[in-house]
Amino acid sequence: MAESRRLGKADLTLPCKEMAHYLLGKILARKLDNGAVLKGRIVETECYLGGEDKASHSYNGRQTPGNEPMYMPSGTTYVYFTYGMYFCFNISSIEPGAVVLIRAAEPLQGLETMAKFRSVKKKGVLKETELCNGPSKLCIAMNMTKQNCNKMDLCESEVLWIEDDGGKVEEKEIVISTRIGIASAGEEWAGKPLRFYVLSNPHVSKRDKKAERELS
DNA sequence: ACAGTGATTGGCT
DNA sequence: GCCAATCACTGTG
Repeated sequence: MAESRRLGKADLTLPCKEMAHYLLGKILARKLDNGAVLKGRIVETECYLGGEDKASHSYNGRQTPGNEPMYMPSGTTYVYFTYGMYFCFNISSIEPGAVVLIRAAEPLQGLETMAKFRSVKKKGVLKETELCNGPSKLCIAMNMTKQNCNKMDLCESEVLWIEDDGGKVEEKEIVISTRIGIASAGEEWAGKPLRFYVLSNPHVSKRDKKAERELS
C-alpha cells in the first residue's frame, strides 16, 4: 500500500469548487474512541455556496447557531442533523458560508466495523458498495455525528483528518452533475452543475448517465 | 431499473 | 408549526 500524507492547512485552504474537485480521491480517516481507524476514499462531493445558493443553509448570508462552522476557517467540519434521524458531513472552504458535502466514499480500512455500524434489519449481507454510498450512510458507517465530529479542524483533529496516498483522479474521470435532494430550492439552483463524482466508481450514490455520456 | 412512500425529530421562523 | 443536502422498503414493469 502506498504511503499516505496527512493534509494540512496549505492543502485544505481552497475555494469551494476547487475543494470539491481536490477532495475526490483523497482519504477520509476517522479514529474511533477505541482507537480503531476507519478509512474511505472520497468519490463524490457537492458544493453548497453562500449567498445566492438557495439550496445552501447559508443562503442569503443566513447565520444561525447551527450553521456556524460554515463560516469558520477552510478545513473545518460542518455536521448537521436532518430528516429526523440522519447526519451529513461537510467541509468548509475559504469562502464564507460555502462548504463541500461529502456524499460517498470507497471503504478502505475497517470494513467490518463499518458494516456493524451500518447493519440494518434487512436479511442478508450488506454489499461493500452499500456501506458508504450516500452522505448519511457514510456518517453511519464511520460513526460521525454532530456530537462527535462537528466544528473540528481537519488539520489538527485527533479523530478526523484527510490523507493523500497519491491516488489520482484525472480531470476527465470527474463527472459533473446536479445536486441531489434539493428540488425545493427551485429549478435554477437545483439545475446547477455542483455535484462531482468519479466516473464509473461503484461506490457513488447516484449516477447521471447523461452527464457520463457527454463526458466521453 | 425505477417510482412512490413512511419514518422521525431538531432547529428555525 | 413546518419541514428537511436521506434511507430502506415496497410495488410495478
